[in-house]
Amino acid sequence: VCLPSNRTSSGARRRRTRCRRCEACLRSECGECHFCKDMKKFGGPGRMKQSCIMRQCIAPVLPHTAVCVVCKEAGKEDTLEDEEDKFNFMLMECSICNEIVHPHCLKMSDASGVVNDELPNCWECPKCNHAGKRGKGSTCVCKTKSHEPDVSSSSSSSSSADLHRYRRLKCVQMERHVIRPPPISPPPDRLPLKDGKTHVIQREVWMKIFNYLSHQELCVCMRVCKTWNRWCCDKRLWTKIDLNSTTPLMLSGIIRRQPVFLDLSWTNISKKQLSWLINRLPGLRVLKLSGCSWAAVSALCTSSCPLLRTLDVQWVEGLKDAQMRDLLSPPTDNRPGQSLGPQSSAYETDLRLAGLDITDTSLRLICQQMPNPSRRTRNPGGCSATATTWWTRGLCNRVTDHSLNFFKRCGSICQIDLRYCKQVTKTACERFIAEMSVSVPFKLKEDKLLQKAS
DNA sequence: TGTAACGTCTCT
DNA sequence: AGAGACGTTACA
Ligand SMILES: [Zn+2]
Ligand SMILES: [Zn+2]
Ligand SMILES: [Zn+2]
Ligand SMILES: [Zn+2]
Repeated sequence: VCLPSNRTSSGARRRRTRCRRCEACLRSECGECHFCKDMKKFGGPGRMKQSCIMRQCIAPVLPHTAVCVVCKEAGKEDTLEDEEDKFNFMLMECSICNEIVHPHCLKMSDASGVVNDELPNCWECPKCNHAGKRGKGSTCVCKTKSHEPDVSSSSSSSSSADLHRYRRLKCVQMERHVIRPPPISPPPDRLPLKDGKTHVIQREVWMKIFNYLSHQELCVCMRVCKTWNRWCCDKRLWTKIDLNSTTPLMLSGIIRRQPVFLDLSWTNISKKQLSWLINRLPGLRVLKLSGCSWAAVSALCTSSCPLLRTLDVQWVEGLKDAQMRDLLSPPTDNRPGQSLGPQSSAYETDLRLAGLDITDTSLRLICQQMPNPSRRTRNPGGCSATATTWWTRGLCNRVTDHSLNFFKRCGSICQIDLRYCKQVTKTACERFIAEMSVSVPFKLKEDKLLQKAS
């Protein structure tokens, strides 16, 4: 009997399993939810056999034993550096036909798969996407579900039911991102010339030269030829992206480059554009939104950004205490997910709040949500125990001495910048230092600039 | 092995 | 459509 390798011995499709890293996975069982009450350990009959609702994984992963149906090998993204290579050699499970493949192994250069952002390693494979023959571009998956092609209803059920369950959990209108067909080859090492020969300079040398160019100059180079276009798209050249105005075309350009540092300060970006971006930049660590509208910044209330470490919301018009509460609380629509507050997985956090019309109320909320030191020992990323949380603030006229009381309970805090908070006194800062001296010694680096003394 | 719980089937 | 049941998988 010859079974496809992406099925188990009994022919069932491969199950996903919890990621063990997300906020939900790291929680312990609540003991109170419907499924906990069913568990034998909580005195139930144990018939339902479901995960605690509080622990339902945000991003279930393919099992370690999963392999590509074509080449029978596992995912190889960890061994690759380039973002495109990573994608081509990671395992992708089709939500319609359930096949698990390396996109590279499909070799369908003319068709494109549609990546599903809701689950890791999930897409509609080029075959199924082609068979579906739906219009491309943004489509609400919730709405299109009812007229999905009936590929295999009689033979074997597809995973769109895995997905449906998951969507119920995470029911947010998700746009889908059509990706380019996987490139056939890695970027060429040499520049082909007209006479059939190649240029003497190798790619890595060119890359060193490109490194000296501004982004504007790189854009000019990208128009020179296919090879330069490919080379100039290298993510190493685009780790930091600055924009002073945003257009839809630029947004897709940002996605292709997957920056970790994104500066959208003082731009006219809209809420829709920002959430579109955040949903597609899982690796984003630094996000600068100073001078943007609260309408735009509020996109952060509904999108999670797991690796974000620095958030700059200085001078965001309309960001007051109530808005800060929304920003710090988990998404309101029952979706599991991380808020952008400091309780996210980030262990070094830099939050810039200057110029906001916030009061002590916001600071109390922020301090409440700071990771407390005892919880940090569970850090899944293996981040060292000395990792610190770093706060910078300033120029909030309505913040008073009272806020310093909240900071006393945040053992992980590293720096508090109150220099421009007119209502905060030097005396209060000195009292803060004195009271903290037993547990966490602080010093005054400048007037009203508190810094951990270690 | 044992424990957790995924995916799907059945019943309402 | 939704809830419950359960065989079977994932993983230690
Ligand atoms: Zn529970
Ligand atoms: Zn998880
Ligand atoms: Zn393969
Ligand atoms: Zn498929």
